[in-house]
Amino acid sequence: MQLQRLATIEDVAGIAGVSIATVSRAIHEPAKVADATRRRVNDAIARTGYTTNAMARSLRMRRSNMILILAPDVGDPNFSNILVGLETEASKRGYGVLIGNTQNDATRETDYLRFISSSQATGLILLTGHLPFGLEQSSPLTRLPPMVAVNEPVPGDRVPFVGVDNFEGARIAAEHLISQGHRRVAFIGHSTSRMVAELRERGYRAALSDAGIAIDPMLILDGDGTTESGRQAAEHMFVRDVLPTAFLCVNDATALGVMIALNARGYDLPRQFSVMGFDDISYASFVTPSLTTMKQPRSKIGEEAMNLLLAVVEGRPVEQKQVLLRSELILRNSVARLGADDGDPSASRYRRSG
Amino acid sequence: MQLQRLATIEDVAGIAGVSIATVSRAIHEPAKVADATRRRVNDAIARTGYTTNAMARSLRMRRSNMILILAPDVGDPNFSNILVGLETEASKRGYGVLIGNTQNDATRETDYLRFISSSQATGLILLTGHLPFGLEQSSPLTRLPPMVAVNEPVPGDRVPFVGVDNFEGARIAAEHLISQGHRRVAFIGHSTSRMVAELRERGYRAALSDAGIAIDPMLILDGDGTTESGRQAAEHMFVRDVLPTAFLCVNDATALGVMIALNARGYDLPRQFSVMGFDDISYASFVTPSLTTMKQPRSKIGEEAMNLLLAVVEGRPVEQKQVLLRSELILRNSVARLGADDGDPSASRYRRSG
DNA sequence: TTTGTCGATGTAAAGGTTTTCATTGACTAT
DNA sequence: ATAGTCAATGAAAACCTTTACATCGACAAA
Repeated sequence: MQLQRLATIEDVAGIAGVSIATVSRAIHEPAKVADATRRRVNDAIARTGYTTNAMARSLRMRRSNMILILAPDVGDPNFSNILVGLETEASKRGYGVLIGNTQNDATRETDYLRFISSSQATGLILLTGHLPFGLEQSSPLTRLPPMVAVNEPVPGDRVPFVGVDNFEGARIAAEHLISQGHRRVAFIGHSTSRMVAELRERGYRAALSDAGIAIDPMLILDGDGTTESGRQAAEHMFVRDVLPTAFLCVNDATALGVMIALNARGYDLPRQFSVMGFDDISYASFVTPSLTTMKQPRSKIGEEAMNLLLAVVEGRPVEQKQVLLRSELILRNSVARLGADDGDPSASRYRRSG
Repeated sequence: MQLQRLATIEDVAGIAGVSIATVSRAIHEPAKVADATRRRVNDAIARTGYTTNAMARSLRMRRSNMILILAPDVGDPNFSNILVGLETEASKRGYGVLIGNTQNDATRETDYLRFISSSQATGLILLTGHLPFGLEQSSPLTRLPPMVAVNEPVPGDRVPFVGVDNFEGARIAAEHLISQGHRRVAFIGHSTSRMVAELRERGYRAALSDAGIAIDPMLILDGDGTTESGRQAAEHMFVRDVLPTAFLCVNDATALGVMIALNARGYDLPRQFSVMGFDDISYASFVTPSLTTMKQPRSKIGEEAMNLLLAVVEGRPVEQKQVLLRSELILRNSVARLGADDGDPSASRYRRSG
């Protein structure tokens, strides 16, 4: 069940009439071999269809060209675009990406570390927000394998981080709502996710404070980042009957839930309530009304992260241990100026946007 | 820039007081080594934290435990769930998955084949619908590496296939529309994708024929599978003024476009037009009205495909060269009985469904 | 001529496994 | 007692590279 035996460096050397050392050099350090010889070697390589055996190479060099990506949920639509960036950059530099779906399961995480410890993979991209189990208890002294955290930072300062500036993004979002005349702005948060949600909430608070608006604790609710929790949070507000004029949600999924709740109660959006999300997930533009949100440069995040990791892997000097990218305000139709009533709202619903 | 030297099999052998051969056997064929010895070896392994070096192992065995997945667009939301299935099954069997984003670029495809030819990867999952460039011109005689096509079959019968039964799925979809009283059912197809769209169109035709409904060529339009093309196709129908009562779309993205067009024209869905998609992409349930569609068992597809591939890779006998899974009819709110008018449609819009 | 330098190449070790084949010793059947 | 079988183990080859070190020859300087 295997292909015909592949040509080895020895076959090439035989045909070219040189030693295997020369072949290896002709490939990796062409300058060190005479022109004529190099030509003979190249011919031989072409004739045999030789490819260097990566296993042998990695074994000898004690380093593979493979990067392991650990993500809690590979099916998450947020993940796939980051993956594109990671893959693109890795491939460009001759590395392959190995993906590990951990489902936040400690066993699976430990399990995947074998790729690192067996030197099958050289570096690690973490989308988990924590050190993988099995490294977690390692003393602060132990040397960690090269790794970079993406999206969610790893507590402590041992792991370089690439992600979006959540504080700034949320502040911009909240400022946008305020600029549209809203002063009673609710925030639907995400208690289970540590850092990200917290930073976004802080951004929200900062914007309000800067605008001289007092924070109303009744307008701050926690969800768990899902659409359903967004729906519930909105319902909760109606039950308590403390209402905002705009909802800023910790992410688009939550915002979607809020919109569903508002729609179900028969409100006309965005005329009666404005809603903002964060992330710009793929269907943010397809819901009705289409969702105004902060766009994460996902592909870019992936590229930057892989860049940083490869620098560490290859021992190049790395300038900064933390890269914060800016998120972009995407204006769609779920936010309206407070009190404004622009004639025929239904006609504007499907107006296209970036 | 590397971890402290890892324990080798020799270290273990030394501590356990046996030869390296015995250690290897204790690990892979425990039955072949005496109980007492095995215990000593296991202790030594535990003490040293030994992990077998995958590079050395693969080199010796001439076979790695890595599967290469070639996909034209890793960012495609359809892909991510298949990936989950592929990864889960692979990981369960001790294999790793390597992902390659080809963007339908011949160079990138060829490039990725180096993982196969350098024996860094043992098998190939193709989501491309064709043999990767570089194998494409290989004569029918050349032995191909172990591979399985997913979602879209590879022309010819050289590559085993795992996917959904598109013909049957589309037939069920069309039958559903017919069962709701629709007799003028449009089909918005997808000319650029060969097999998949064609099979779905055939299923549509079969259902109509079986119901004794003549096929009206004016009701069959081609798109390119995108939301925008769905919108255009629907517009096109209004321009020609040959209207169906229901739209069956080759996929959900197209269906979404159709719904956008109909909404923009001010029609009330599903009262005035019914729309069906195919795939059940993640936001099918979030649009208004939520989309009735055929659900692809994506994760299951991934698992089956990986299963089949690993069988081939490991030389186990493989029963069938083609696995067709059934898609499932998901009833939501974009289809209504023809002529029916059920009181308060807005209230039912957000009724949950499977 | 002698010595030294330098560029081009070859030899051989090392990297860590798995596996074939040989060896050993215990035990069984004759 | 002898031959034969069998289970447990070890020695060494093979997998395919990269690279430190050695060699060789040409040429320059003395």
